Amino acid sequence: MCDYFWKRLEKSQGDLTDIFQGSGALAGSALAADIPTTITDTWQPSPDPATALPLQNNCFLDNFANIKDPMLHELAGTGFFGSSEKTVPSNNLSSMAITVIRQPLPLVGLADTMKVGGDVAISLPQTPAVKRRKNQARKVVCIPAPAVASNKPGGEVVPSDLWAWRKYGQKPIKGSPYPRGYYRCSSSKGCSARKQVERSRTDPNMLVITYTSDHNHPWPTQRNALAGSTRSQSSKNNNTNASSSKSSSINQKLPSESITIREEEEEAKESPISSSFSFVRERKDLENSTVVEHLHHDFNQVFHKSLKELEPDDFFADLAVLDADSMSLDEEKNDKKTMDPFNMFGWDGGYSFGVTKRG
DNA sequence: CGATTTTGACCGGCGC
DNA sequence: GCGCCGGTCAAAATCG
Repeated sequence: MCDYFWKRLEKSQGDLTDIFQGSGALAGSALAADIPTTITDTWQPSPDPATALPLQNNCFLDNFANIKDPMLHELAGTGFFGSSEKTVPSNNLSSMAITVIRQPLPLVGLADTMKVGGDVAISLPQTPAVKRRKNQARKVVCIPAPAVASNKPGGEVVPSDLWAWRKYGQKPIKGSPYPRGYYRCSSSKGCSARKQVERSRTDPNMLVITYTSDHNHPWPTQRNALAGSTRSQSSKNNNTNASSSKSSSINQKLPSESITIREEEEEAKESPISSSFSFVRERKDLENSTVVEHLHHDFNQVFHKSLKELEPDDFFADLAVLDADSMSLDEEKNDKKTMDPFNMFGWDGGYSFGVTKRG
């Protein structure tokens, strides 16, 4: 029954498999900063239980199999995209908004962005219209940006993934008010994996992470995984944030506006889980192009929970609980944070991007 | 002291 | 060929 989903995608863009492999058709990564401006096809499973799709969980997983980034695999492996064997109740998936967005891109023409759960977008190169700068495969992931960075021009708070990244450069990008940071994998010497992190020029709330090359080594161990991607944020914010000695995290509350929007959107959903996944709000801006607003609180929750190695069966159920927690008072959050050993990883319920130096 | 970030310089691809 | 621009290098600074 996943076929329904993929057929819908194929209908609008052709061979999905090739696209998902990130065949390197993207030209300059600057294009990745362009948040989609035209939505040509939006798909949401029917909210009607009678017609809801009994999707196989591995439907998602299989099609993300070629995306090796830990951020995505972490999600997949813990149930964000569905576990490999279990079946997610249809009412859960029925709330996942999956949006295929066709975005005009310089040099390469069109590319598609697939939004999963409303919070993660993967740019899908579509047509290698023009020669690209380098024959490098690129995978572009759009994630909600921590709000802290928006108040900190010139500095980005980069969500840490399971790899250890070392920043080796930063450049201002023409046409974008936000600089692009260049990171290479520091987990292993000789690893050619790189990523570029920049804030979307059209939607500052989104971070565009472009992965280039693959890691030539297995995932870091749990210990290594705790080695954060960047240090600057932690060290600089250590001065103003009370934090522990070995690790620090920038804990930021959700913008109240996000919560407001969330509540507005929630009334259209049947379950708390629904609200966890489908907060993509679309609006028309002045130029009549569509801007997708992402509410990212739950995305972080997903990551946070995934790190707790949830049983796939419990994943969504637990998310529902978290969702309720997220609506609770901040004091409760703080207490929970204090108790949570994974807080050091930085994926707490709020915006919390812990950075830990390897030792 | 080692790891990491910062930042200006350098290099190469690309368009004109 | 020239200049722009993105990506990388590398030395200095910073941090734990």
